[in-house]
Formats: sequence, C-alpha cells, structure tokens
Amino acid sequence: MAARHEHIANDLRRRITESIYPLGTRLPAETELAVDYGVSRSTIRQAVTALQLEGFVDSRQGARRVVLRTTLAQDVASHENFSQWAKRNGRTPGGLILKRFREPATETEAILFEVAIGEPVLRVLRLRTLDGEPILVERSRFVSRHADIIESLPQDSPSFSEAFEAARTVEVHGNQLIDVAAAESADVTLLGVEKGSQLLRHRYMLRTAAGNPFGDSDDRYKPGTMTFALSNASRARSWSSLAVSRHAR
Amino acid sequence: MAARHEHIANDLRRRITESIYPLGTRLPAETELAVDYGVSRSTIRQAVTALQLEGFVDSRQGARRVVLRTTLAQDVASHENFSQWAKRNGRTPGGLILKRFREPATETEAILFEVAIGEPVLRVLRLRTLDGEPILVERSRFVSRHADIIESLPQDSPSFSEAFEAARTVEVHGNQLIDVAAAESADVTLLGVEKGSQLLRHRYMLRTAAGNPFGDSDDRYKPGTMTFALSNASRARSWSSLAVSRHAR
DNA sequence: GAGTGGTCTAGACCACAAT
DNA sequence: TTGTGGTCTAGACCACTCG
Repeated sequence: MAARHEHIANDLRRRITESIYPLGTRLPAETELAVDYGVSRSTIRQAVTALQLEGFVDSRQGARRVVLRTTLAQDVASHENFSQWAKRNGRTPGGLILKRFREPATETEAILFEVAIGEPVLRVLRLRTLDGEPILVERSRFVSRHADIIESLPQDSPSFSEAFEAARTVEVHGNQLIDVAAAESADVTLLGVEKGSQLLRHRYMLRTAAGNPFGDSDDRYKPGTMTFALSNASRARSWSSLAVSRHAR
Repeated sequence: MAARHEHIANDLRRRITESIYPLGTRLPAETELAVDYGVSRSTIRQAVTALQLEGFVDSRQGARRVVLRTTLAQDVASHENFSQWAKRNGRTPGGLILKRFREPATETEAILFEVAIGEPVLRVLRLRTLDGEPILVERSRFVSRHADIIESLPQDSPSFSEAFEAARTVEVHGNQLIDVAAAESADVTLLGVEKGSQLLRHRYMLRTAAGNPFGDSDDRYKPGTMTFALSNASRARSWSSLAVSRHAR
C-alpha cells in the first residue's frame, strides 16, 4: 500500500515524538537504518529527508542527524488539513456538527466571499476530536454549492475536505492568522476549559485551486493539544520524492 | 562548485520564469531531460523535486509535470523580527534585560547548537515593550561570539538583531513553532496577567545565513497583543482545476 | 583515519495517465 | 498500449566531521 520510505518516515517520526530519540540526540547513521529496516540507503534517505523538511531533524554533511524537535505540529505552510494531518500521524480524527444553518450574507461576507448581499451563507459550528478527545471548536462559513455538500453530510462526518474532494472541489487554505482568543461559552462547554481562559486560534480562508474564495474558518484549540510549525524555506534542500501523501483530485 | 542537480534546478527555474516553459505547459519528461543535461534520471529528479517543493510545478504519477506558476514570489514570510515589525508600523520597540548569565552547555544544548559540552552558553531573560507597554517575555540562549555581542549591549537595548548586523552576523530564523503555554511566575509579574493563564508562544532557532545554529528563543506574548499572519498563496497559485492537495513542504 | 552524509550512476519494476 | 512518474536497489566517489 504505502511506500516503504513512508512507513519508515512514520516510524522514525513516532520514535522522535515518543522520545525514543530525544531532543538533541543523534539519529542512527543511514547505513545502520538501512540494515535495520532491510532497505537500501536511498530509501532511508527518502524517509529522513522528509523528517528534515518537517523540521524534526537537522542534517549536515559528515555529521549524524540531530533531533531538533519532538512535538507533533501542523505545518501551516502546507495544504494539509486537520484530518489529513491526524491520519498521517496515526491518529483518528472525529467531528460532530452542533449547528448548521443558513443565513443571508452580510455586507462584509458578500465582499469577503465575492457573492451578492443576501445570498445564503451556511454557518457551521463543529466540535473536532482526536482519538475521541475534544481538541478544537470550529466555526466555519460556506457559500454556494459547497454549502450543499456540507448539508448533505451526516452530523458526525470526520472530514469535510474528503467530501469536497469527492465533489471534485479542491480546497486550499489561503492567508492564515494565528493568535489567542478568549473562550466563549460554547468553547467552555465543549472543550472543558475554564471560563475566560485563552485558546489557540487559527483562522483561514478557504479557496478553490483556482483561487476563488468559498468560505472561511475560525478554529480554537484546547491549550496543550496543538502546535503549529512553519519553516523558513531558505534552506530548501531537496532530493527525489519525499513522503508526499497525495489525494486524488 | 555547486552540485549538478542545483545547476539543473536553477536552469529549469530560469526557463520557467522566462516563459520558455509558460504557465500550464508540460515540462519535458525526466528521461528527456536526463539526455539533454547528460546526467542520470535520479539527478534530474533531485532538480525537479526542488521545483515541485517551491510550487513551480505539479507532479502526478503517469503524467508530465505541469508549470503552476512563473513568478519568483519570495517564499514564505521570513519572519521579520519584533523590532523591525514595530518600526515598520510606526511603533517604538523597547527592551529590558532582566537576567543575563553564562552557564556551561548541557549535553542537549551542545548537540543542538553544535558546540562542546561545557562551553559557556549565555541565557537571557528579557521583557520587550511596544510604546512602553509590556508585550512579551523573551527567553533566549546564545553561544560563542554572539554571546559576547549581547553582553556588550546596554540593559535596555531595544534590538539584538541590529547588534548582530553591526557585527556582520546575519540572523535567520529556522523552523518555528507556535502554540500556547501556561504563564510562569516571571510572565505573571512582567506582563501583568493572571497566574495560570495561557500565553501565545513563539519558539525558533537562530541561525547564521550559512545555516549554523547560534541560539534559540522562546517568546511569550500577552494575550490580545499579537497575531501571526502567514500565507501559503504561492502554492495556491491557480491553474484551472489542478489538484494541489499535498503535505510536505 | 574512520565514519557519515551528499552526490551520482545504471539499471529494474510498478502504478497511473493519456490516447 | 505506450509513456511517464514513483519506488527501489547496489553499488561508487567525494566532502566533511569527529575523535
């Protein structure tokens, strides 16, 4: 099914996050890993290069790779969404739609989403879970046919994006904002945090691959559950085929 | 000097930006490029994978690579530092060093910063202000000659990076992490927040332009004072209805 | 000097796309 | 069916790090 280098990358990533290879330690040499996994050195290089690009390890010619970080983090510069991220890390994403209703677009929304004022906009309040644990509260808005897709989904649909893909609508994050926001009453109840506590907030526009906006989202994470990573691609080293998990269009 | 795959990547990038391979066209096949450049297919793959990661081309098994964008958009906001950001927005950045002392490098720090165990590492605790208002608490570590630069600065120096620049040491952020962290006692006192409250945390390695690590930092912002903005629009660049759903960076 | 990562070759087979 | 990219192997040599 999955390629060997992907399996190996997943395994090494797990070893790092589980502190089998703690922060600041050296990874085994490529040749050693090749023997351990019973593959060629090239295949090992494919795997560790993926970890390097994700910022887990640093690599310098002549020296062993060093573990730079040990926490799982969503890469905000990629187009991977929450459920894809969860699955790639061997976790089970879940979702529960709590509210789902249409309202006419306000003037602001009309400009934001490039629709007419008064055109219906679907508003969704959803709790998202990881391995059954509440992780974040998602407040999203959708226009036009994307709203139809969402309305046809069951209440506990784990992933909207899969439905978009099935409908041949590719979803892409545009500009993103990250800050903290005070928990509202819904957040307090759903995430089990104290009233007035601060949540990690991630806001972003949703766009089709053609660049047309079709909605946005405001995701608020329970403290301690999520880290966002971004890499300064100035050290853009590469080599053939990373562990790029793709989805059909 | 540079590797062949780098030369080839540079050449292909130039051909794309100069519209020798215009937007939406197909790149030559790997085997064809291999013959043209007189190298093996693997070397070609190293080159075109770099272009793929930069968002210039899309790659799908079985089909030729397609040109996705033709402009040299600078990749990812190399995060402007705090004082630069403040000045650009017409605000006055300030800083106050509260602690500044050297301690021998632990084993982890030695590997992380590529120094010998026991070599002195400068630890700095600093309050940073905006128009006189406390905004964030910064915990940073520096090695070697960078430590000397910091130690020579006055206690209220508004910007370390300017001192680095004056010393001809270019500072570059590497991988960055953003999450929330509980306020420690120092944070409570300095930022005037409640005990146990959550702060927006920004962690990053410091590297020279050559890629050598020379320190790191852990910055914690008072809620409501800072928002991080980023965009992955370069990859979202449109081409009809192509699938651009991937992870990796 | 021994070990390690960076580069490169010359094959092979497979999965998927286009026609 | 043919072409193409994705994966993988088993070598080789070089540049660099480290003890």
